[in-house]
Amino acid sequence: MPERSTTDRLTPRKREIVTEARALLEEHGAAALTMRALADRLGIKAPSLYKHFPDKAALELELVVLSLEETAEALEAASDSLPSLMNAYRTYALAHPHLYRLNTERSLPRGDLPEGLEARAAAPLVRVCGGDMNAARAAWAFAHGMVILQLNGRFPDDADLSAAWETGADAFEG
Amino acid sequence: MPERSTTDRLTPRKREIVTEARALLEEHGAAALTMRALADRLGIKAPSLYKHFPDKAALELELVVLSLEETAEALEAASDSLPSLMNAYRTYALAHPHLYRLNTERSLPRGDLPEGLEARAAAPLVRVCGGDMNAARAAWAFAHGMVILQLNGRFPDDADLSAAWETGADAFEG
DNA sequence: ACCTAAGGCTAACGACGTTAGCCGTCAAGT
DNA sequence: ACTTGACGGCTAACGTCGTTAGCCTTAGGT
Repeated sequence: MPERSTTDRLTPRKREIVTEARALLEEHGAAALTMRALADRLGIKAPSLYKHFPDKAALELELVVLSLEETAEALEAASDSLPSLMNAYRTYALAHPHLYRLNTERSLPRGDLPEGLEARAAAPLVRVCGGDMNAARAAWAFAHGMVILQLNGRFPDDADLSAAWETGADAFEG
Repeated sequence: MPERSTTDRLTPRKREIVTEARALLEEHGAAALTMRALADRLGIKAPSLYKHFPDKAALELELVVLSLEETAEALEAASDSLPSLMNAYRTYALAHPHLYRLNTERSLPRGDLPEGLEARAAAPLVRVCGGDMNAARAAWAFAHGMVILQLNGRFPDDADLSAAWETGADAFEG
């Protein structure tokens, strides 16, 4: 059951704005996500956006919520094994690189997140680790590291990243 | 032997500028690293900086070079074991969070880096992994993930991160 | 004596996030 | 039926950012 809080807590107009913001971000990257560009896409002027969101950060927060929800869904849909979870994480992140980056680069505004969302996104991995938080955090760090280093072009072009993922997944299964 | 290319390839004035840029970055964060603020610190005006660097990116590139060199030194100084390397990596990164972030958030401008620097920074880990590049990349991803997730406040405040580091280091030693 | 290169300067531009203040529309309350 | 107020647009403008154009001074080399 999706339970997409974005659908509940936002007025229809706000949701439209977030939707366009997401499209702009995913299509053209973070630098293109500008109040003016977003307004243009909506056929309005930039200052009008402030009738709906107090500032750009509040808008981005909704994108983070969205990204967290979708990550949670992707992990919940994966089967209950570490490799399967890793694969789901990797797949989602690489399918939405800009959204993923936006989500992970800033620090988490926990106070402004829907109740329980962070825990929900973490749950599948924690469960697979049998409740061992150290193992879960280490595995998460590995997965995030693999994704973000690839997105940031840190690995050589000819690196076999699937093999590296497998090596990591194996290591954490021992 | 350090072999700090920054000392060679930059004129004295450029080195002064990079030094102040680094101080500004490390003391007040990326948002404070402004051409005007940097110029102020040097007692000149912002446009004068362009006599020395074509743009801000070129200046930041020197900071990336510096950070890579120091990382290489830190890793070379560590003893030849995976936990020791991880510890050195973690320690350096957390001691220079803003520099580390600047280094890792953008994509590596390989063409503009001093010859062999990237390989030099990678060498200690590759050696400890017995030349297994998949293991080296997986271990690096884990270490970077741990560092950056902490820097970005993604772990709960009460998380025992040293324990998670140990779990990860153990996993990769198997 | 001259030329050049190095390294400053001021003025200004365009893009950004954001604020102030105005105005039309329309549903609800009296 | 008239008013009110919320909603959601608008223009004009501000301050900050990176950056460019163009001018000036100074030190060295020929």
